[in-house]
Amino acid sequence: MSSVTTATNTRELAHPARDEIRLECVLHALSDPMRMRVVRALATTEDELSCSHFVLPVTKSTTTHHFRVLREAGVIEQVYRGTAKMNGLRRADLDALFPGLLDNILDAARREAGRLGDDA
Amino acid sequence: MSSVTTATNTRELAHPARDEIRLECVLHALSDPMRMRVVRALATTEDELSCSHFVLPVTKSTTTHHFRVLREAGVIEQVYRGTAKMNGLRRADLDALFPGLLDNILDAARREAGRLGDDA
DNA sequence: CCCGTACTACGAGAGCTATCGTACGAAGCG
DNA sequence: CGCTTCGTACGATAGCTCTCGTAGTACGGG
Repeated sequence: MSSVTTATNTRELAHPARDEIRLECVLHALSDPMRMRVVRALATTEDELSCSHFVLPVTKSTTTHHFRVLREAGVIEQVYRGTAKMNGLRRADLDALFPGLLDNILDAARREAGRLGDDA
Repeated sequence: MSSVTTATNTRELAHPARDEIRLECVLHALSDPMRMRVVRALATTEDELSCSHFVLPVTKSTTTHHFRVLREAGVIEQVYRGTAKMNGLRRADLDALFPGLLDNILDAARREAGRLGDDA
């Protein structure tokens, strides 16, 4: 009972607090196709998804970079769970700051994907 | 009645057609503080505003650059009227492609401005 | 026809960004 | 203890972007 902290706390990741999230950073984070893809995938489920769950047409180091941009913008939350790093949308924070914005952007992305004949 | 075209058509500006507008370009265009400022000002009125109406803390050539980014992303429409260049939001096109998105982002920007104690 | 106003074009520089490859650290499994 | 899997750190590079200054074009007024 001294300092164990449940074994999933070993590596901590820096996240912006809710009131440190900036609209411009969020929009910038979502203005990249790879990152939009990640966010759209995260939005389809309640579960957290591991980084390796995503198959992006870039290398792993580039993927790491994109996840960091999303985390530092306040769009996603990341926690280590064993060797995996789980990712989840920060819905509650984003909805509190910008009501409806996330869903609206996701809807816009869905429309555009449909319009351009993309799958997903 | 042959080829006059009403004297305001001399210098034509390239705009993307409605279905050439890309969500990612729109988000990117709005992820810059200067450009967000311009769009927020345009949203407050029905009128078109001249470039010189905006007082931004950058030089005029930089201002020109930002207006071009907004135009090429499909966010604004620009027409020459005499020596002035008038700017208007492409509300109809954006609403058709991404219903509610523009208003939602503008609302988010307003909230953030309030939260951070900005004026406007 | 000259001048002022409004905006542009071009060149340049500083800084960011997306991408990669290689090498490394952390957790779990046998 | 090794091996594997997952993700990171670091360095490098090409390209974009925000910014500026200077020089130039278009339009309208006297």
